[in-house]
Amino acid sequence: MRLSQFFLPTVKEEPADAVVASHKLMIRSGMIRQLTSGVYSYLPFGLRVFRKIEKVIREEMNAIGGEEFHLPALSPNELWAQTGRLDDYGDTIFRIKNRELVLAPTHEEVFTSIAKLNLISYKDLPKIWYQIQTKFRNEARPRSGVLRGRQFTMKDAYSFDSSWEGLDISYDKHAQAYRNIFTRCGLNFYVVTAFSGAMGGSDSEEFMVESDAGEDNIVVTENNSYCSNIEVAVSYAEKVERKNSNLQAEEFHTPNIKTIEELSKFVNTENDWTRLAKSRIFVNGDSYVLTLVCGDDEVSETKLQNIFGQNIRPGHPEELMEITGADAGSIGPLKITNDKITVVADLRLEDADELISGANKNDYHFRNIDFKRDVPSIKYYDIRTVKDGELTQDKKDKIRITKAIEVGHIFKLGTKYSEALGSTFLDEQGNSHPIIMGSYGIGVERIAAAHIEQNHDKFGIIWNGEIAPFDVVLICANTNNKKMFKQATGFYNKLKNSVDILYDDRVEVRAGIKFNDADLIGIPYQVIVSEKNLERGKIEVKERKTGKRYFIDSQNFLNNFLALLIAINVDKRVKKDSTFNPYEHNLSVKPNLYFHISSNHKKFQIEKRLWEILLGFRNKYILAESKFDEKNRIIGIEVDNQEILECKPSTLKALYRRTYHHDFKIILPK
RNA sequence: CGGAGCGUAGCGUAGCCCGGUAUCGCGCCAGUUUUGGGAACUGGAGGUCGCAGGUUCGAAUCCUGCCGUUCCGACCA
Repeated sequence: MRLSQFFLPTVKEEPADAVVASHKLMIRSGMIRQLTSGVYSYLPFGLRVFRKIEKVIREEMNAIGGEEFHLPALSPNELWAQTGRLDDYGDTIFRIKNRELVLAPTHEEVFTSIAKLNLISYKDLPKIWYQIQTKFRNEARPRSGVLRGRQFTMKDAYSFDSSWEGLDISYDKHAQAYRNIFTRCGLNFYVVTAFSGAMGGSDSEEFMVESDAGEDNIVVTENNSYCSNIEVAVSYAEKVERKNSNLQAEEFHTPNIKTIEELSKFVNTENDWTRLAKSRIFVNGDSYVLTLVCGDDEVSETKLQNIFGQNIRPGHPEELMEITGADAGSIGPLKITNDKITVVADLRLEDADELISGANKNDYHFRNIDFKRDVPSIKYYDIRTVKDGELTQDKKDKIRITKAIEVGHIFKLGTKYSEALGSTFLDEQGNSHPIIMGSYGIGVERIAAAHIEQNHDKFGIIWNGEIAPFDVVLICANTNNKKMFKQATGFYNKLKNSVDILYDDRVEVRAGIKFNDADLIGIPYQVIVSEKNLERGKIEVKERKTGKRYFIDSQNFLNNFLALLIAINVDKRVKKDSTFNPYEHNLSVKPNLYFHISSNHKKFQIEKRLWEILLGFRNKYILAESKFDEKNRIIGIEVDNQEILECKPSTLKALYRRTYHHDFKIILPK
């Protein structure tokens, strides 16, 4: 692509409305422009990135047997009423004013309605159906550019199975496909267990990219032994010790004491708040739930939803007096007169005694509360939110809480939608059952935004993985120099057959602007043709990520350059149908991933672990070779001549398959 | 939906408190000189100051309403 004919409106100054780095850089690099709040126009440069992401998604979805659809964004209100989601979604769903239609925020209903008519026998199952399509959600507060928009592109997939075991298989396929997708997109991500109650499902995992721009909080450990959304995370938390002193509970005056901190000072327990049982009132339809957690803990509303259902909500301050007889700060588990209140406490407080809590009378508390003795009807659940630095449940690792961007989410839905819409199949005995479903989503623009959040510097974006809009930008420093212009144009005409290349042939644009634009738009490799280089018979190649410059002889530049690309980046950037054959060249630079694989093993299955480890090395210069035992079976892989990663043959085979999928070329031993 | 801010040329802004027909930078157009890290000089184009109403001899500026937009919170497969 010639830049002189490519619409790339870069901007030098920071846009005033943008706060997060990805939003600023998407505007500055000419990827997007805002049309109205939460709605963005995609310009050619941005569209290239989104299309590349979609390509990766399509390949991985097709690889697990997915079939691509394209469903309407408009759908009838009635369909949504059948599953109850017209009301559940509330204001988040866009409604058409002059027809009984909505703009779909997701497509469980529409896909299921197709399944209902066509997937009618166990022989029709299983199926994986997906689409990449525009979704509409009337977000109350769009923010951070495309990270939370009212219109966005989503890959949504749905699995249809005849058994729960089948659902597990479909789900696991997606779990692996998603790992492949985000890895190929150049993201560092966590796979966390997630809340699934709202979708009516059981298992659920989210794919999270760590970033300060994220809206979720996740809990991870150093070695990824435990990864969870904070909404459902658990940790090791010491129980409050039972003292068995059998002191009588007694009311005492606590004038103007509203918070745990004030209470701790008042009763001289400033260093230990654990026996100050903190009460909160939640409204659950017609009834109420009084929760108790240690004073230094917070109750998790998501955990309450898991226990009591999705509609539970915190009581409004003005409701509390009517429900309990006291305002916030004086509520407690004793002397409850309202029989609609259920009392629950966190597991840390199980059978605890000598507790202090509110008296359900303003400015009064009780001390020496013994849950076992005084609140016999109390129920215990895990309802606390974990805290940074706590130990995991097995006490082996320390947890860290960090912000993250949700780029993907996979669900085991079960039969909620198939039952609601009557989508059933006949089994081998002729009995009818609802189809068992899964639902799997990926945010396309979010991948790009998350990638930029993780890969940028003060000069601009640094694309890596397979989503770079171009592989190479060729810069002709000065088009007024006819000889130079001619040479650069010649390189362009030949290179465009082998790599995705953007040719900065703009006339009357100074070199400095071209260099700065190239850094801003973040294309991985810059090829610079200039007078300075021409005099020395060299062409300059700059690696955007490292700033490292290579100087290549101009006589045999094309082949040498492609060889360099292969050497510094594995050959995935060189197109498969390129006329250039990398193996005819002696590479003078050590490759960063180069390994031998035995071809003896025919059967293999994917094992993710080694792949993840190897990908951790992908930006380093490493040499990896497989190790064999005495029977010439692969037992491991050696990296940089020192680190041996043990693995099974099947793992290496999987690696082979994955690299094949990546357009890497495995070099087989001769 | 609660709280706060902003709306002036394509972009970024000054002016507003204290009323007198709009500042500066970038960009854009023409010309000359430059040409490896966002050039210099000269000349030029471009603005119903978000919209509507009000106060006033006079409103970007003061008042009222509305709209848009951003941030914090609430909310959120």
